[in-house]
Amino acid sequence: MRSSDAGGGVGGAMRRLDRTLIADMEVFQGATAEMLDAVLADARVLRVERDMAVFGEGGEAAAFFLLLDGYVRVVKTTPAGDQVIMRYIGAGQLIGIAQAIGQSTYPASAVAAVDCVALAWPGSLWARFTAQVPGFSAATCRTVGRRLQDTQTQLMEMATEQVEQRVARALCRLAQQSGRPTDTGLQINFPISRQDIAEMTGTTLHTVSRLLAAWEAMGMIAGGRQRVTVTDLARLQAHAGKRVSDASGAGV
Amino acid sequence: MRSSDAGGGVGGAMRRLDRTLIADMEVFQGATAEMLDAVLADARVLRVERDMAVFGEGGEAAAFFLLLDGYVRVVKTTPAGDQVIMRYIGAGQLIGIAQAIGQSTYPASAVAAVDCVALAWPGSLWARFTAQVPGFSAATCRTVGRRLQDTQTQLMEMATEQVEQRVARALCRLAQQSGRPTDTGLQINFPISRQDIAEMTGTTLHTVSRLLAAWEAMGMIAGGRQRVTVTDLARLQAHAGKRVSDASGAGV
DNA sequence: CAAACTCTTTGCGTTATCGCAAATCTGTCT
DNA sequence: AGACAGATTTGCGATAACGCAAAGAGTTTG
Repeated sequence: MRSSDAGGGVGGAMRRLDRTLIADMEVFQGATAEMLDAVLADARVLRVERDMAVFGEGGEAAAFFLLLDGYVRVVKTTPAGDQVIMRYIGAGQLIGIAQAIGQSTYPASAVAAVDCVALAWPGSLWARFTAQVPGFSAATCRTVGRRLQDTQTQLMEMATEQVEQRVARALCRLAQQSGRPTDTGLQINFPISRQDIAEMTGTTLHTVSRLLAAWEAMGMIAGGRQRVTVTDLARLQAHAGKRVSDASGAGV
Repeated sequence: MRSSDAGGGVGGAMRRLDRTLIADMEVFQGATAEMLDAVLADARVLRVERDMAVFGEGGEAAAFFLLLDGYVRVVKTTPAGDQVIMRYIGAGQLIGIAQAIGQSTYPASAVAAVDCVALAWPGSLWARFTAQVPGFSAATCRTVGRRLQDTQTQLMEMATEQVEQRVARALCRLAQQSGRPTDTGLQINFPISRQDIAEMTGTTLHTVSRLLAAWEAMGMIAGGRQRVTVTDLARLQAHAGKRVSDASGAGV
């Protein structure tokens, strides 16, 4: 069980932050230059080391964050102690937005998959942003909505597909969303263990290991310690789609 | 495969709608009496028969709805044709709010579990509501956020729990959320088949049938054709929590 | 009121996947 | 460099759950 304290990072530099850090973000499209500066003036720079928590499930939602660099995994833990990785989030996204959904505690933990840099705002400022920045609320609503859709899709797959398909699909998604092109294929841009993949797909590291080994033998992926490179995305996607009994579904 | 056409219902009465229909809703808390009347003036009353779709997955999001009476199930269909029930929604909730999340098509279908009554607004009005009704956007964001949290919890359970626990938990939720108290216990307030329960929990109707039969023999539930009454909620909850190997989890 | 459906129950063989155990491999720290 | 800790691989027995099949109940329809 990987662990850490929440809010581990240390406050950052006093140097004035550059407006362009946030000017392109969907949620700040309605903001004037002055607003952006005001927003940044209230932000604190947070550095979070790999495997440290940005915030912890159940903890009081004292702040919300914008991930500037790195990747975090969003994790929930069952009463029995099993961890489930809900998603990976990359730079440019808001995280810990419990306030947006009217929650006073974080519904999940966020753990740095690599060393990360984030901006942090006190949760009390959420109301101000919502009131003062035109479109802020609507834009975060869209963000939450996208995550809802993703989660619903995952739930559907978890409910109907077999482990092999789920794992193949997870790798395809990771490769497409956060794959760094190399000469051999798309390499997932952060360290990810077999255990992590298992916790994403609702299976065990043993089963994941066996599947990856088989796929590596077939030349579809290249594995390493906490590394996965997808070398034949098309073929892997085919595995994600196949049913044991086959037969293609009817379109609607 | 249960089926139907989308938008089956027929336009409703011309009688002026009562403001109290929507005055208590969270999303309209910021609206004045005049706004409420204007909102209602644009609404169309829709009656949807049992097993008819309010809207269909993938269809153009031409309208959004407020369920006034009844229950709908929100369903997604896999490419292979398997249906998954994401949730049941009861009266007083908005459905089909694809606009809220910036989608032009519905990401899931909504099917009436019983005869339903709903208000329908053209999707184009979403922008107006957002702009004119204070707090509308923030409130819908909270609604979407709650659904996200529910879905994440379901995903976590689907990933880690066994079928028995998932089914027990689903029944507990349904009984608590939409249970009508009877002299024998909490009866789920709409017809629900073994197949439906299977589609909620990612299993087969056979397995559900076996489980319900066992629980009925133990006096925890009473079943019938498309009916389930939870007669011993506490004991059923215990089943939802138990691990085969047992051992209680550690707190955080 | 009986036919026709649909839903539910139940038996049984099959299998995907887990769970444990032990060996091997690969970075990291002293 | 050497040792250690964590990550991965792999074998094998156990089993939860599926899938098929067929029978039994409860509604709806003509």
